[in-house]
Formats: sequence, structure tokens, C-alpha cells
Amino acid sequence: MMRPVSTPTPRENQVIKPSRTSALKSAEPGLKRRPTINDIARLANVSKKTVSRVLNNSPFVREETRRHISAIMNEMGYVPDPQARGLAFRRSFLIGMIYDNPNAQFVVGMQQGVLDGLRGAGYELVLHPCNRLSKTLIEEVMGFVERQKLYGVVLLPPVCENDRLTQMLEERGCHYVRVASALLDAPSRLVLSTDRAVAADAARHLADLGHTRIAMIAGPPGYRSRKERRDGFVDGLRSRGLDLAPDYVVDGAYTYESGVEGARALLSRKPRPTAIFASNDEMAAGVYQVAREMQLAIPRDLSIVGFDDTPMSARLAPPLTTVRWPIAEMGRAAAEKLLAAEAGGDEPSSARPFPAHLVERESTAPPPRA
Amino acid sequence: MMRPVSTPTPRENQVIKPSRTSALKSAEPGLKRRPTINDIARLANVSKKTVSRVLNNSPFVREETRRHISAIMNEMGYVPDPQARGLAFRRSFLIGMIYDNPNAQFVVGMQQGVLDGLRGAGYELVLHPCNRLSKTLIEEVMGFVERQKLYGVVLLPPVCENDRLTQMLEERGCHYVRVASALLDAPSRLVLSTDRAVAADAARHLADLGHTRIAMIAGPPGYRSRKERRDGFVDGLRSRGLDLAPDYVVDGAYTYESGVEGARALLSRKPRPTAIFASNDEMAAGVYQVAREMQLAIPRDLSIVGFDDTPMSARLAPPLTTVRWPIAEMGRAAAEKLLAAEAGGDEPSSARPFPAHLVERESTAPPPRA
DNA sequence: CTGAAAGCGCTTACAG
DNA sequence: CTGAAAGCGCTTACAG
Repeated sequence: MMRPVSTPTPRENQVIKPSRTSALKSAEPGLKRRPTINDIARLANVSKKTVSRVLNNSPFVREETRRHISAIMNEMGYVPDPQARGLAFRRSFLIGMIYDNPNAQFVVGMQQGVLDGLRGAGYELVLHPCNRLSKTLIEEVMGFVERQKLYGVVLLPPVCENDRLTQMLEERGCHYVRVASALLDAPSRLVLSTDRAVAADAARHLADLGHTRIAMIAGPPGYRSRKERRDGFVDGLRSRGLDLAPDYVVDGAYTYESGVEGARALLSRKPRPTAIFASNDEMAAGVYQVAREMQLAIPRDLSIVGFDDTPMSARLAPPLTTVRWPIAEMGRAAAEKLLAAEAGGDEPSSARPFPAHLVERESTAPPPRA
Repeated sequence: MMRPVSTPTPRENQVIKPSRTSALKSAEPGLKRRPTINDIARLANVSKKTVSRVLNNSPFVREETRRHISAIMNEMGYVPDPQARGLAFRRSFLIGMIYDNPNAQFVVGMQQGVLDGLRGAGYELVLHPCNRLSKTLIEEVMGFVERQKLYGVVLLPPVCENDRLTQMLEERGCHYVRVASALLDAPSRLVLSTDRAVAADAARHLADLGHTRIAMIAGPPGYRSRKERRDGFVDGLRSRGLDLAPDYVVDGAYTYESGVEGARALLSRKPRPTAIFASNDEMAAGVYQVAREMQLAIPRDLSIVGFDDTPMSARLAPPLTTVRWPIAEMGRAAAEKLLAAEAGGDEPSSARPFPAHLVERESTAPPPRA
């Protein structure tokens, strides 16, 4: 069931008028009130339709006319009303961000990036956090999309992996872009990270330091990033002639607690691993904790690599070697793909992934000499 | 100068139609298309004006009529189009969040809280990060507010401290609520934290552990929170018969680096302080770093208290004693005050502050015995 | 208590 | 290349 949406109102009765009204009432011919398309049309001595054509970049306007109208628009500081345009277009100039990712830094970074990509285009970003596991997720998001007649949405991981959701969006004619770690969709609907490749880099980094007993705390089953990071890590080890022994991998939940648990399990194996790759920084912090408990010095006795480069990672002691991905750039790309969607599928939007890279800090070193 | 806002368009020419059109075209009397006020009026056998009255809670509707119409609205799943309502009302149902706070956890928490408070009210949250120091801040925010005809905005610290900004909002008839640490405005426009009181608690906590050589890294001059936390800390010390020696206070910038610098300065004083209160967690992390460099064990040789309870604080070794404030609750309150604004200034909105509290972890202990 | 007309600021057919 | 009419889905005066 969708929770009923009550009607926002000047409460109680119409006696209360929007306080803004007064400010707009003045009808001085020159100033005050924001100019409308009618003002521009009158001043330019053309019909409002012609002004509209200029607004919408119609080719059917004489160059001279266009210039004349544009000049007046600039002079008057005219900006078309998105509400009115939206009503006529039967859609809004709003972009939704739909997410259920607990990493605040990631979410804020994506917001920044999307806003960057949207800048000057006349769109605004509206937020929609959600619960991926809710029974009513689809209906709930559908309500949001329809009510606001969203132009499009950006889907962050892991909720971006929900194909029923994207199918619903497609049916509703709502553009979308998924930020994901695998080829989940057409290139024009995808902003791709390189989890697999960079996880391989992490493996090679450890192998090249001389480690051979290398363990991993994987992400939770069901997350695409789990698979990508895990597969990539295996790739990397293979490329150095190593492999990931079954009892050197445990599942985690991307939480600190699961990192603690995972580390306890891994560090009790015989022989003990000399390096652990945690699939995110939170779990890496859990490994730090266990290392302390077991009096293992980092990196002397144990090397650790994380993933995400959260602000915390640089503050741990020693600072954590981890993976940084270009979050804001990916957000910007998501916005650009969304805006390009309308331009038509002309240029086959590239699936060029956004490379992440290893930030080598002080949590990794050669293994202790037996 | 405001960066010109280009017009978002179905690019190039009107030949391209919004892909959504097709889905709406069907005119089956029963289904498909979202019902409009006209559909409801027809089905209820009343004029659309009467439906509108129900929507707006007008008292001038016979109870029976109201019930009848409401029933039909429910049955049809009717939700009024915010765009159309907005156009007629000359305002939108959007709430802006304006912020320049670098703490991602804080920003996301506020977003969650505001969204919570807005739930079911038919408003959406649109983001507007900004640069407090920009020469064009006011014009830029004004453009945002006017273009979107925002119903109101939530201002986060520190940009909420800008009175020119709030004055502009007031002139424009845009409701606003400031989230702040001091009585910067009328209660109805303020969501108040208790920085001063909780900073006093921090001081007492240290004093009660037996510390007498207690130092502080203050926030950057110009931030209201700096003053509140500093004054509060002094209050707390006083209440225990201590005071804050001038050479036991240094300015910080709320950054890790400034925490490092501040700690180096403070820990070189003779006699050396046995406890440091850092005005935020980032700076506290800097103190940890310097303690390590100087081989001072935390909390044996040095006690540390932070402020914010960022996720990092619990991951430091040892976990940091710090201040937690009810971020989401404050966000919710901000949304509620905004919505209440329209209801009229009836109930004198309370200025009841939202108490923060000390989270005692392991970075504080009695001072070393001389 | 209820409704017909006009309007919010734009765009879509449809003409010319 | 340009415009007059009608409409997007609501609300505001103004009548009754």
C-alpha cells in the first residue's frame, strides 16, 4: 500500500493567500514582476508562439527574429517558468535520485556530481532514499515518478540492480541511468565503475609485495559489487600465479561488525594469512580492530587493503591502503547521459568505465619473514 | 553574475515529442491516464471548483458533498498535479536545502530527517549546495528560489548564519528554517542545537575524571558553533572551579590538518595538558595522530573528546568519546516548522532545543598520576 | 453551500 | 517563417 499523500494546502481555507502574492502584484510596466513569455512577445512585437520557438530552439525562426528576441530576453532577464513549461509539456524538469546506499560520502559525492552535470540546464535534483527490501518499493517509486512527472532518475547501487524497477521506469517513459559495477544495461543507461579491474590491482599489489597467503572478506551475496570485487581479486591473484583458497574467503555484510567477524575467522586459519583484502573500508576497519586484539602490527604482521576511500580510511592508524573511485565524475556523467537521452540516441553513448585506483597508504608492506 | 540558465528542451526542434505522451494518450473512460480534477468533478456530478474546495479543505462544502467527493478521489487514486496547482498558486511544492557543510554524514542525516518530516505532505526536497564565500551567493540562491518558486528552504550551518541571505528570503516571501546552535532568529524559523550545554558537559566529564590541565582546539573564527562550543566549554570548567588558560586554547579550522597543528602546539606547552577537547571529530583525529607521534598513549597519557560522532569516531583506536546530536530529528523538526509556517503563526512555535549528548567511549580516563 | 468564467505561463496542433 | 486558438490541471475572483 502506498501511504496516502495528503494535499498540501494553505491550511484550512482559501482565506490565507500565499504570502508571495503581494510581491508580485505590482504591474509597473518596467519592473518588479518576473517577465513572462507575453512580456517578451509584446516587447519583441511577435506572438508568444514565436518566443516559444526561440525558447525551444526551433529551426523555423528567422535568424534575425531569433536574435532580436534573444536580446530582449537577456535584457529582461527572462527565464521561462519551469512549472508552466512542465504543465504544457506534461512533464517536469526534475531529476530524481533514488538510493539506499549507507555510505554518506558516496551519496553526497553523487549528489554533487549530478548537480554539477545539471548546472545551467534548468533541471533540479530531488531526493528519494528508499528501502531496497520493501515489498512496495516499485509502487512507491512509481508514485514518486508519476506524481512529479520526473524527467528522469539516477539509480545508485545497490538498488540500481533491481530490474523490475528499471522496467517500471521504462514503461512509464521515465529516463534513467544506473550507476553500477557491471554491464547491467545499455551504455546510454549506465555509468560504469571498474570494481573488477581495481580489485585485481589490489591483489597484484599484495602479491607484488611478496604475499602469498592472501585472504579476502567478500561483500554480501546478492550485491553485484560483491561478485565484481571478488572475481577481480581472483583475476589479480591468478595473474601472479596465486589463487584464493576457499578457506581464505569469508562473506561480509559491508559493515564494521561483519569485518570484525570475518577477520576473526580468517586470522584463526592455519597458516594465518599475511594480508586481507576487505571489500569495503568499514570492514577493513573491523580487521584493524581484530589485529589490535591479536597484537598483530599493521602492516608488519598483517597487510590490509580496503575499498571506497571513505574519509575514515585516511584517519585510521596506520592510514589504510584502499580504492578510490571518481564518485563526483560518475555523478556528472550520469546527469549528462540523462540530458543526452532527449537529444535522441544519435551518438551511441559510450560505456567507457570510470577507472578507480588504488591509493597506497601505510597499511600494506611485505609479509613478515617466516 | 549569475551563470546563464539555458532552456532545457526536447533538443533542436519540436519534432521530438516527450516519449511519455503515448502512454497518456489513451482516452478509455475507465483507466490508464491519471485522473484529473475534471474526471473527479464529472464522476461526482459537481463542478471542478467544488472538488478544488475539498482539495483545499475549504469549510464551504457540505459535509455530505465532501464525503462523496473524497470517496471518489480515493477510489480513482486521484492525486492533484503539483505542477498545475503550483502554477495556479504561483508557487511550487518544493522545499530547498541550502548548505555548505563538509560533513557528509550531517548532510545526509539532515536530508533524511527533512524528508521524514515532509512525508505524505506532498512536498519534495531539492538540493542546493553552495559556497558561503561566493561573492554572488545571494543572487545565486535568489535565482534558485525565484525560478523554482520554492515554498521554503532549510538552511544548514554554517551558511544559515548569513543574515543577508535570510533577509532576501524574507523579502521574497520564501519561508525558511535555520538549523543553528544559537538564537539567530525567531523560534518558528529556528531548529536549535545545544552546542553550548553539551560542550559544558564535555568539560565536566574531563574535570570529573580528575583532569585539571585541560586544553581545547576551538573552531574557526566566524563560525557560530566555535563560539558556542568554546563558551560552553569554559562554562563547564568554571562550574568545576577550573578555567581555560589562554595558552591552552588554539584555533582550528574543523579540518584534520588543523587538528594536527593545534595538537602539536598544545602538547608542547609546559606543563603539558592531560586532556584535549577538539571542537569536532576531524580535529580530534588530528590529535590522535600527534599523540602517536609523541608516543602518548590514549587515554593513559592523554584524554581526548571530539564533537559530531561521525562514523569515523567509533573506528578510531581507541574509540573516541564525542558528542552526538540528533541530526535526523532536527531535520524532521525543520520540515515540520516549514509546513506549520503556512498554518499561520497561531501556536508560538517553540524554540525547544534538541539536546546533544556525550557518547563516552574509550578515549577518556583519569589523568596520569604525576 | 455551489458554479461559470478567466487566468497562472507555457506548448500543441492547425492554419496560413 | 509566423500566429490565433485551444489546452495542460489547477485556482482565483465574482456571482448566485
